Amino acid sequence: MVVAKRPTIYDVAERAGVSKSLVSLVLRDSPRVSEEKREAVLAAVADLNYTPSRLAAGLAGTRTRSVGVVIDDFSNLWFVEALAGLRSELAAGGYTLSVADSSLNAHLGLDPIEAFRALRVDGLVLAGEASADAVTRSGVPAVVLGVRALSAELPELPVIDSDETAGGHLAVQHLASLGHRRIACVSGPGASAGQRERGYAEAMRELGLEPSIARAPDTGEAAAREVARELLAAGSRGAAGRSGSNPTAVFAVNDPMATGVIGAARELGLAVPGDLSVVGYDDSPLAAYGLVSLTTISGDPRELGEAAGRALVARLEGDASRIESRSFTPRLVQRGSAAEV
Amino acid sequence: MVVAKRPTIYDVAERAGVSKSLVSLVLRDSPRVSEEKREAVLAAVADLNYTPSRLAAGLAGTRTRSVGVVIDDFSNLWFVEALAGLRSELAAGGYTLSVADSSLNAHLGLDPIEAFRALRVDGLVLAGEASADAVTRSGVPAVVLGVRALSAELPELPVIDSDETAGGHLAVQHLASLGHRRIACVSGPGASAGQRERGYAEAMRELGLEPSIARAPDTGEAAAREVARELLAAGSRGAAGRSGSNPTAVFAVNDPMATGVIGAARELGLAVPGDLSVVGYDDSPLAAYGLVSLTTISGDPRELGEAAGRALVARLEGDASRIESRSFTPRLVQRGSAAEV
DNA sequence: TTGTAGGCGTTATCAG
DNA sequence: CTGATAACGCCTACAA
Repeated sequence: MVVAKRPTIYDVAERAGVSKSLVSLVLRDSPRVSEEKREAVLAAVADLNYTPSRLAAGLAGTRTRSVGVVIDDFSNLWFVEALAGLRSELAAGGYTLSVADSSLNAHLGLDPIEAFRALRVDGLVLAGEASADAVTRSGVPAVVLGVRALSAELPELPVIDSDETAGGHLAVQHLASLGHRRIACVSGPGASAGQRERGYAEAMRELGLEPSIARAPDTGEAAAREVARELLAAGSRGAAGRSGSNPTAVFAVNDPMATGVIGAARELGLAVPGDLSVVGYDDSPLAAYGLVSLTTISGDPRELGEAAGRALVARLEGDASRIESRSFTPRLVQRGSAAEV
Repeated sequence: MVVAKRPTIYDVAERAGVSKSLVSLVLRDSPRVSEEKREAVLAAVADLNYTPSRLAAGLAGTRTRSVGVVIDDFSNLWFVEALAGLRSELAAGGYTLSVADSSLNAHLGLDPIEAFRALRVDGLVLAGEASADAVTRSGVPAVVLGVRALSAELPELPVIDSDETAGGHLAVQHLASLGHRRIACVSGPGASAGQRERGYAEAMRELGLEPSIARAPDTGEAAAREVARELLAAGSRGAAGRSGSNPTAVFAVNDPMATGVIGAARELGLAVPGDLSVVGYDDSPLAAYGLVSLTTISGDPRELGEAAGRALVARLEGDASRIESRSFTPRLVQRGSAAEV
């Protein structure tokens, strides 16, 4: 095999017997080219195994048709779903997207915003921690997806998010409607947990009930299990005796934590949902497992991603009108972990 | 704020009172620049809020210092971990990486390999389905990470993977060492499942035991639960009566499936590990949950990612020696789902 | 160490 | 629809 140089647009033009300009037009499928020429060009492209250089195109053109997405944690399924929604909308708008995991890159000392700027992206989606300063300095159109904390620092950016406080309300209302009155909340650090926890507290007070919040040191299953063990055993006299002040239901701010609570309950010999009802948050795949069967709150991340994508595309396509921020209301997904008291 | 044009290397040079060449040298931190000049340049860069264009750099230079990673399924934690390992090694080599989800892009009709070629990446990591044809045509140095199936079509590429057949052996050996003899396997479609299943079958025969494989239509929790229900109830006379031909242990080819098996067991009133021992595969976070406490096989994806990264960097840095393929041996992670018979 | 010239592969513009 | 030509921002010699 000959180690030929990469074919360029010139080679394609020559082979197809047309001008370089025409090739460029065909590649960007302009409507004003004859079918005949178009096919000739396409054939030449195939023959030469030609792939246009996005580097050159980006350099020469007025934009790159690419957007950067800053994500916090790849291992969080929420982001993955949101990403899928984003991608589908951005693709529809003709944009390519590249992702950066902020926690990972921070570890490597590289600011993702800076990296995207070097790539000359046309737009930015902020779905993870990001230096507000870097964002404004970059001067690139951006939307915030999900992360409330960020929008506080960047009030001028549109925010697409899920109303997590409403989600907390939802959980409490469901539990209360099942007759529960001693409803505890197992929470943890972080903005999301905070919102959900706040919704819980508000809803409890509205119902005239006393909020009772147990905060774990992190938002993982193990930490929640630890905290729940204490919460559920408190005031009990032996394995079988629980005092009348123990909660009959708990709202955990995410599904792994809810699973931890169920685990603790089982350890203590409590049946779920017989002796204890549990509601989680996020509707992760885990929640649908037979072993867990978790009633939970779903925020539909994919829908959020799509909305963010549409918003950004509109902005990028020159729609000068200001993008509306938008907050989606989560819904309850009933499974088997919550029952009447 | 003035809407100034993006600063270029020329602007930086002028502001720092040096030549454009010198700026270029400083940016790529060449050793042959005086400390004085270097600082002047850096100051100018900061003043102007300058970020060099990777587009221009890539176009002008002989390489882009970027590599493309083709991934199958972002929601699979395995990839996430492998990606982290990859990134750390590639970053150490001065490479940037961009990822593409092959299933997602396929859905959009865009070949990820083609996309990477358009970006002029220097190398490729194949950790998901990819058109073998597109890969060879691209002529870009590549390594295969994990995906055995691919390496069959692209025998000339080095493969870094986990020996999943050995993993299957490991599971059986552990169970057998606990005294189990009727060990079933709950498997599913796909190359990985196939390897694990094969290891299981081989190990069983080596021990003089009869393999018994139940294949679910997909590799999810629900499908496994369904299959396990039948497997465990077969030959039983009522909920409590199991015949002597029922398995006392099962090896599931991944953790969600193992969780499904445990779920089915519980439904049938069987205690785990009292009445049934279960071993999973992958050591997903789920496996460590109190509710599950799964004994499982771990392949250490991060280690694989690092190895792949190192291999690719070596290749890219001109190390003409052929890269060795490498297969890592998984290990057993003991938790609470397997006990003596 | 610095400066200069040429080129990388496209897009954009405009006159044919 | 065609051709020609000028950017685009940087790298890579090579010469000073």
